[in-house]
Amino acid sequence: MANILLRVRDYNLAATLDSGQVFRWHEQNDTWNGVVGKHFVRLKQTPEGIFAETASQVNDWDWLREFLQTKIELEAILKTFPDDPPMRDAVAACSGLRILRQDPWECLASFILSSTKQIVQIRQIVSLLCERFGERLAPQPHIGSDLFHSFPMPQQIATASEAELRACKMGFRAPSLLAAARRIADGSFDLEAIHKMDYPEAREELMKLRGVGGKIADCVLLFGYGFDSAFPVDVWIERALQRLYFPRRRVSEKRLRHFAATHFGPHAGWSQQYLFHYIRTKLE
DNA sequence: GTCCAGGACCTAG
DNA sequence: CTAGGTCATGGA
Repeated sequence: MANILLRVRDYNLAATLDSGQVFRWHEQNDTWNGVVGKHFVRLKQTPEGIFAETASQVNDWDWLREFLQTKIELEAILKTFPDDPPMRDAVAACSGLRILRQDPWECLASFILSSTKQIVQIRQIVSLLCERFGERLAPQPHIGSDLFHSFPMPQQIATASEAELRACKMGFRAPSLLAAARRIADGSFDLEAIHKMDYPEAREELMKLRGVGGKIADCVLLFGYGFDSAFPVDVWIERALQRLYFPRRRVSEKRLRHFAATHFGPHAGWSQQYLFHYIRTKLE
């Protein structure tokens, strides 16, 4: 058992963990339960910051600071957002929303499974995947069984059959996940190398994987590698941009992506996350 | 029963 | 370059 108080301000833990970046966090009595690496973690927002507890002994908490990105100064990022009505509304509605820094493989695998799935269903698929292929962690009473397991490594998925993966309800995404896991496990695809590339090259590289197009590549680059300029355009964002910025005329997806790349600045990915969470929770 | 979901990919025009 | 069909599964 170990615990720590991470002193941060302008950090909305609930919005951050529930904004479609991660799929394994569950809220229970204002406490968020999840798994980071091989650590089961409980997080609670307090006036002083974020209080964290783990089941196992912990001496160095850098892995958690890294995941939560507690050293980021949010104000400096918000200042780079365009000053227009939709952006002002989104920031006001989701104050304290952050971008996390996930393990690249977990992020890649999760978003390969995300295509044309609702977030609740992505959670379900990822939960089954972890339960059946992840490493068993120390038992935690009162917690859903999926949180007894770490996210499976590429090697653990690479040895599975397509049928076993389909049994996790991932449908046509199974061959893509299997192919990615095998290429990473056998070394023919290097997730570490992405760190050293610039954004266009990194995006192109990820898109070489089957089942990874521009949108999924952008999610992985933003949530897993910290490429802040990556701007994932899914059906929600596409509709939102169309409606909030071009209400009169219909704009092609191509031009919409060009607009996003030029209008939102160096931290476009953050502004995208504010818009995404805003339209999914506050609008409608 | 119908529509749609944090898409990608392939084909035809 | 754009439009349309296909893939699997389940929530709304």
